[in-house]
Amino acid sequence: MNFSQFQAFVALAEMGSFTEVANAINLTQSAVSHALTALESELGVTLLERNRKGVVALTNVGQVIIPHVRALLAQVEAIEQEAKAAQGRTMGKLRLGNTFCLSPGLLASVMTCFQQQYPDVELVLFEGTMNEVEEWIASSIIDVGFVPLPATGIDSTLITTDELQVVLAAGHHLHAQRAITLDDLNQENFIMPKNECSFRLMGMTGMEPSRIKASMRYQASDSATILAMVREGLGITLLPRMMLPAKLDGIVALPLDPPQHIEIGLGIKARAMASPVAKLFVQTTLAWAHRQAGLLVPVA
Amino acid sequence: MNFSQFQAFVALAEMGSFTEVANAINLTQSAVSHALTALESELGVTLLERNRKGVVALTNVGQVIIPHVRALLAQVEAIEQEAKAAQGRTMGKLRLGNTFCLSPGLLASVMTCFQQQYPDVELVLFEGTMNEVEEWIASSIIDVGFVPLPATGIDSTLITTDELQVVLAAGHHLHAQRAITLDDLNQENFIMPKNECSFRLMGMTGMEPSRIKASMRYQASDSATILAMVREGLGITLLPRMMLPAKLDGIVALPLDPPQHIEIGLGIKARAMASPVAKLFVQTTLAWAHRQAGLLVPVA
DNA sequence: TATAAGCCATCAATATAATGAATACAAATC
DNA sequence: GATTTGTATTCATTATATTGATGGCTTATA
Repeated sequence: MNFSQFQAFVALAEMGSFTEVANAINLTQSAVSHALTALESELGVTLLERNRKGVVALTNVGQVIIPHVRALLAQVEAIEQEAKAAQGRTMGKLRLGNTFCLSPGLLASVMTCFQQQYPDVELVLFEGTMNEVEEWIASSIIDVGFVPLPATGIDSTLITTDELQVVLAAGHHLHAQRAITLDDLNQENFIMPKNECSFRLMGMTGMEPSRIKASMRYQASDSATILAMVREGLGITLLPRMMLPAKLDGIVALPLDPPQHIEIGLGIKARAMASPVAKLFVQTTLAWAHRQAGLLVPVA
Repeated sequence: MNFSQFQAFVALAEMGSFTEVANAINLTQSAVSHALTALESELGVTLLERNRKGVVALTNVGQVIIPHVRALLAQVEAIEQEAKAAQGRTMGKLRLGNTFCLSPGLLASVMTCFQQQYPDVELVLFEGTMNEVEEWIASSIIDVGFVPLPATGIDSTLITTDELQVVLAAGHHLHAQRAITLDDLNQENFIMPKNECSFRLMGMTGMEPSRIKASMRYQASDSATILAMVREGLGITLLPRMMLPAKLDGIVALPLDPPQHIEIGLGIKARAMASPVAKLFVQTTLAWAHRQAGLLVPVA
């Protein structure tokens, strides 16, 4: 039982190929094979189902064990980072999760800001749905990630708030209203993102689950596509204000009545046990948010 | 960087002697010395201040790093336990924390019950103040521990509730009252346990901090001593009902007005990442509490 | 079905790291 | 200043991890 064995195990679970993993962690294929065999025989269990072609799947035990292994490796990283930090050097790896539904500009801006301050940190970006990002944090697949609040089972820090907007074509019959009520929405067809954010966003309006399903007319993965469809009058959509372009061309964005606010936070598994770099990222993002407040990000 | 190096580091921090640690983990003194030197040189920092006589103290870096190391080793234990569990074998080590102020009978009873069910689990008991137990859980020094709720920064499970009682001599002028008010208490002198529990318990009555300090007449470390002093009329005390003997000889226990309930929980660092044995302990304790409910433990 | 390519497990050999035994060295104690 | 106690260091040994070569199995392709 040693670190490279654990590292190999996690990498195998992710990549599914011994040869590939071998290249990735600078070992020979033989070494990787040995490593996993040794780990399995020491633990007395099979961790990965495999055939002559590669890794097929995690066994049940493997599934149970892998979060612990990831947590272990995260602590190793934290230890190395603390040691570097004590020498005045801020470096290490940071796995950062983002959700499509959150402002792409927010992420880019924060990342730039962070990288300028800490150029020696290796930022690895993961993208997934809100639920995925939260799960990834809980299972140590990533170190920090943007999540809508409240987040359950992980620590989180409020970064900024946003407001849910109803977006519709400039010529839409509701376009002149000051705000959109639930009754208004119940008459409309929706064009929404392809992931579960849709249900969450639409749920915030107070619409019935059955109505939500029924009124979801189109789903697209890209927000620009969605807005284009809205512009064509194919339906309306719901988006956080930050997701909208600066110039609303052919579309209008209206608040809900009552208005719905979204809290965007930075999630981390356990603040106390986090790596120095992860803590710095939270701090930096928070500072960034404060600088931006009132500028880009209208706080409720 | 390997497990025995980390193990040696933690053991050295706890025991302070290379030779002693060597015996404890079945290595030679030389090996332990090598291990720490190697770890330090790989991390590029000094972890332990030491002289020719032994370990003097943790360095600053050492203090920062050691919680991460403990968390890491806890994950190793969890991995081993999961592997055993997958083979149907429940075994491993469980470090359990208890507080003096909580019923000694509770602990003993739960431990017996647990050991009967899982004889292959090595239970290691740690005793400390409430705050210590909570800190120990947070820094992975122990796996689970009894804590008063609400506990901050750790996961916890409600086990049982208790009621704070005012204990006074049978001949005390308040002995015939049905309940004791804050006004009553403000006239009295107190005999309390020697640890911080005292302040917490007395704080629950609503007394002013200054009044608490002023009225604390004697402090003793043993509850039997405290009760003996109360019996002698040297003062009154506050204790959870469970701490009192079954037969109240020469003393009376009265509720507060308003009554103050104490919630006793089992704390664990992070349920999701806990070892199988730790999870079982929580379950077992909870089941035990349910069986006892209404019998020994009057629930509010 | 033959052939080639890709991939993993195995074996033996080698490199590397962990450990042990002996010893030197420092500090405290008498 | 001798003795005890305990750590660091040196060197030899042992254990472990890693490699390189090989063979077997699978899949793809003709």
